[in-house]
Amino acid sequence: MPTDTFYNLPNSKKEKIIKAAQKEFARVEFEQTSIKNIVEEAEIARGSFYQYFESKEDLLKYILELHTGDIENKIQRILISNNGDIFSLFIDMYNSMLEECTNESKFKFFRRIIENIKTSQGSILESGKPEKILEKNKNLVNQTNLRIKTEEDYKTIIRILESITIKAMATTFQFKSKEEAKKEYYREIEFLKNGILKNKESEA
Amino acid sequence: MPTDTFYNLPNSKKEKIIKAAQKEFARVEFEQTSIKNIVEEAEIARGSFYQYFESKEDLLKYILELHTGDIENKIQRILISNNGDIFSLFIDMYNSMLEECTNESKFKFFRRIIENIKTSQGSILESGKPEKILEKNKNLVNQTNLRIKTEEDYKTIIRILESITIKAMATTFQFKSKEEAKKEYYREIEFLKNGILKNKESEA
DNA sequence: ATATAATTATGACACTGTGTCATTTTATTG
DNA sequence: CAATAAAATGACACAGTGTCATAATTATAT
Repeated sequence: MPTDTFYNLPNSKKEKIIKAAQKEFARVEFEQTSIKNIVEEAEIARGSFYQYFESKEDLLKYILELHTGDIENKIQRILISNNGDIFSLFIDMYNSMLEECTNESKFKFFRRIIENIKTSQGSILESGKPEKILEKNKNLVNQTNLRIKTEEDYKTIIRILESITIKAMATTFQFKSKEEAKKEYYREIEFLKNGILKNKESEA
Repeated sequence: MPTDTFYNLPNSKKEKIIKAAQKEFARVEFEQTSIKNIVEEAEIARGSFYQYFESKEDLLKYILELHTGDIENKIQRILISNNGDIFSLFIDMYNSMLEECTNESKFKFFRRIIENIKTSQGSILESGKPEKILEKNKNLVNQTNLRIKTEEDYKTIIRILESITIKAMATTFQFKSKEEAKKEYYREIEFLKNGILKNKESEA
């Protein structure tokens, strides 16, 4: 969260800072970015930065929120329009991430952010994790056609979908074409839906 | 790869350096570790470090190899003993990772490493990725009971299993008990085997 | 044994980036 | 137009980096 001082800044100055930061965050992974580069690019004094933001993390969080908006709200809307289909939800999220990358610089920025999400998801985005949001909004999800037997199964399903989707987002940036990447993701979702093993029911 | 100079060092000195490095790598995530701390703990001169290793990355790679050994070989052995069952393979890998954490310091070290694997898997471990090894050793995998239709399906299955397993390893460290974590992982594998949707075959 | 060469060890050095803070500049208000 | 509050500034002390000339050690040849 930036300080009031930052919010009070004239828009042009705010935008200049945001643009400089995005450029820096797109350049290298988070740990390698430097505040020095940001303040130089934005043409503000070093001390001013600390008057606007607590830290580099603070700034990144702010910029991410600028892009993602209210994720919970978005998820709710998608779920309602999809009749609670959880697979469509994740596919929609995946696609809307791709659509966010409208120009070269946004593409680079998102690429850097998503590729560097840690397996453990410790830090940033924590509160906006699909897992937590979907736990809260369980009632919006149509569970009748899901293989849910125990209390824990719902959570497990969300975790699987989340892992695969985030991973797919990251690898999308490495594919030659977006189309190929999409196909791969859809293939993965199909396996999740129907299972990797043949003859599922005949075992029973 | 350390230099010959390093390999020629008396074992006690080598061990002291490795121990110091492990401690530092366990302390904070890779980007935050400092060579300064390592050389101080190991009681060697700063310059000496650079005579032994090219960089911090170099050192970490070396230490990881010390722990993991030849992964390809391991995978081959497991596959043969499991009659090519790909699910058992991943479960075995998961469990053997857990078993590696015999004491507190190893636990901390592994935790740090695994939690900080990037979604995109860019850097370290690249060559030892299960995906690549299993592509090479396709013939050892029993594919008869897998729902493989097209050429790409095999790769997709491996990717899914790999994502879920790595993610499970990472979250294992956050669970209260190892037993609970294992149960969650097994539940995930069951979903992958049989699918999240009910009535798979009846659709056809 | 000892001169010579090769290997290994050392820490001072120049550099880059960090967060702070006393001071200056600009804006607001009575 | 003071007086006061808010915002901007960059010098400063720190911490860590990789290098390199020099010193210490070890190996080799005579």
